[in-house]
Amino acid sequence: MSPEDKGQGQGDRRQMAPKDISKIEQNQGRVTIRTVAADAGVSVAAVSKVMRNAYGVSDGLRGRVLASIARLNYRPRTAARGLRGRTFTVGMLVTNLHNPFLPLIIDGANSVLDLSHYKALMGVGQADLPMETALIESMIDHNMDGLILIAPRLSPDVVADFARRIPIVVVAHHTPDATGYDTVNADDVRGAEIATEALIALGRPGVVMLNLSGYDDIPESVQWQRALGYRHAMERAGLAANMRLMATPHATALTKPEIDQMLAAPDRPDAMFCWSDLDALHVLSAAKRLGLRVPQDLAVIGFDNSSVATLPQVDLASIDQSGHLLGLTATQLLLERIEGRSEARHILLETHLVMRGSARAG
Amino acid sequence: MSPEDKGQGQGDRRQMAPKDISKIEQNQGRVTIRTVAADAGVSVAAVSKVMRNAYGVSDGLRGRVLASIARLNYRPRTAARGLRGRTFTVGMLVTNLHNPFLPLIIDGANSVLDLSHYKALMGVGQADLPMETALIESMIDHNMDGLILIAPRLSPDVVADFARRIPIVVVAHHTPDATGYDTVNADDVRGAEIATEALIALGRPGVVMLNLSGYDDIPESVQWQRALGYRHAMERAGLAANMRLMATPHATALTKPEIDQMLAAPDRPDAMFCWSDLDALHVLSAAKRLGLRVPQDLAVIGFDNSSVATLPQVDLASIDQSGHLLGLTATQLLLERIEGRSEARHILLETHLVMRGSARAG
DNA sequence: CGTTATACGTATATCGTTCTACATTTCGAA
DNA sequence: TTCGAAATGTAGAACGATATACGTATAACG
Repeated sequence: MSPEDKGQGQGDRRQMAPKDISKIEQNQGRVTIRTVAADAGVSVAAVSKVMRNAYGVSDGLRGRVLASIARLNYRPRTAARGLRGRTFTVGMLVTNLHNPFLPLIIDGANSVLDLSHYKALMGVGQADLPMETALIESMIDHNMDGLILIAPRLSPDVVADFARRIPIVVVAHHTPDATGYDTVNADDVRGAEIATEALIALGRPGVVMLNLSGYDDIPESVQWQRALGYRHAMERAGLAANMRLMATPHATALTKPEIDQMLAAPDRPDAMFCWSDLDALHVLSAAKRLGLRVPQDLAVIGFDNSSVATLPQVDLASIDQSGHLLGLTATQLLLERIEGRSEARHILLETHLVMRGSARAG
Repeated sequence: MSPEDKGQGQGDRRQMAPKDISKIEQNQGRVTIRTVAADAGVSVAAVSKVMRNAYGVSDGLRGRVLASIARLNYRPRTAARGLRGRTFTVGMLVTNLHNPFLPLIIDGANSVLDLSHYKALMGVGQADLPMETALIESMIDHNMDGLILIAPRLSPDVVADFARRIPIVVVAHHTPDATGYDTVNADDVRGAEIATEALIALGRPGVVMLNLSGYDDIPESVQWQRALGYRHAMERAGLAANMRLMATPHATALTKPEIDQMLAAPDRPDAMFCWSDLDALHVLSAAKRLGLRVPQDLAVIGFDNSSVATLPQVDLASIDQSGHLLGLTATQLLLERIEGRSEARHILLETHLVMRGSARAG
């Protein structure tokens, strides 16, 4: 009963109507490239050439085609386009949107894309690895021209794997030796050093670092890098014995009993360096609850210099990094890569301390 | 550009080689539907049927095809798919990402999509009308199956226009009479009433509303609706004469001299209702700068009940609306619409006050 | 003035799917 | 048996663009 051994069923020669006209009629209304071609009295290929501004188009022809395009309000369908050529779309994968720092990166990226004819479409990975993978696959299936990954959970080799299929630039992912894709990062190590040094300079030998858990054991993660900077600074100051790292899951979780507990203990820290402003906020809250004065009893420095840090109620010293610049740079790199560059580039941007009340001397 | 990867001079033999094999060879490695078909020993159509789980597939065939799909790790290309059928992708257009409320909507949407085989891709409109339009066009060109627009600047008739081309659900856009698309909104009028009433009940006859400028004169906007609620409440309390609306552009702008000025004036308000928590934050900052006690000298209520409002340093009373629910509902509606529903539905979700220190009695 | 090179246009194969219109088999009932 | 309906599978035309290969005017050159 094997059905496969029977020869071709031999479809009868069903011949179609002359296709030139019928094609245009049948999809009622929708303007396609052949509608334009018919309207301008030229070939489909000619219209395509104009669209891509390819070689071999006279001014006259271009003019007529552009006129028809404008008159008919023609827009090429990205889906069809992607089947053979570019889609002029780049995908951005972002882990989550709740950290106010990420939108800055996105704005930076858009500021570059706005000047090009590319558009960005974003996916939210929810800090979930399978979801991240699925989204990247989906973006590839959409035939996007390139991808910007922002702080992905993906391991470097998985990224490298994807990078063989599509141009990729990664932001907030420290893999300075990767050859298949580009990276753009703030100098997280140096930033953490600066913060820690500043706290030590305040005469606080008991600086504790509050880090993000769950990904802090991966060297390429931002968290790991910041912890590294903290360690460096402590060691250089001869305070290696005092090093103490505390890691908690995302700070948006409402209550932080561990923080309270730590700050209420007899060996409580006299200063804290927090991996993000959001977490620093929770530390400040806990301090307030426990009656600790900031900065006298507890000095605090955060990271990102986000807008909450600048509020008078908060007045949080913080390490500044430019999200806008990160996004902008990443996008420029991606466009270069789409244009054909293949050597990897890895860019490190400076960070610096913005001093505020939470860590002021005196 | 790299001419070697698919150029292959042999491409243009006018009559082509037996296509079965050659087709599979030429696109280096990439697994397509015909790779699967060949591997499973069935027709391309059969594989397609299995993918779409269409009618007319035996268990045996389905099994073989699924096995091949798994073995080859086949994924249908969305771009090609979109040319004829669904892309299983919905587009989300969001004005900007800086308001911490919007991510909640997005999460809500994703929570529904995660259960389906749809994926969301987002565009950021930057609160810019031409950009919004361009993004929607782009999403249509990507053959997306439907669109969720979050607080678009677009006028209702433009939205209606787009809705003729693609299923649309709009969030935070009050057009209860629209017939071509669905809307999901928080009850902004009632929310504003509740806030204003609460402030009045505190014995503050001089409640001023701080609104977002630039779009507040459009009835379908959230801002207009909230202003309406404020007016209602003031009028009902017989305080029509005291009504005073102040409108400023986005609160993320750092300094707010107008706010300082208003709070320093002899006829300063004794209570303020702010259209968003972010703006309320700036009011609280100004109050602190000016030495006004909150809530004794100035009571404040915000809108959104965002996470900043809950911080002890801030302790801001706020009108709660569930962003998650908004996003979730919108997505459900969109999926229904994609499945064929054509009557419009317009949903209004409840809001309520979360009382905190900034507006506590006593 | 013939030859070429070049600029300009066109015809059409192709990208990877979907889906309609068959072709073939199976099966139960007459 | 015989026959039709139901079930299963296949062929191949779309979908709407890109891009290659190839004509054909036109300009340039000797």
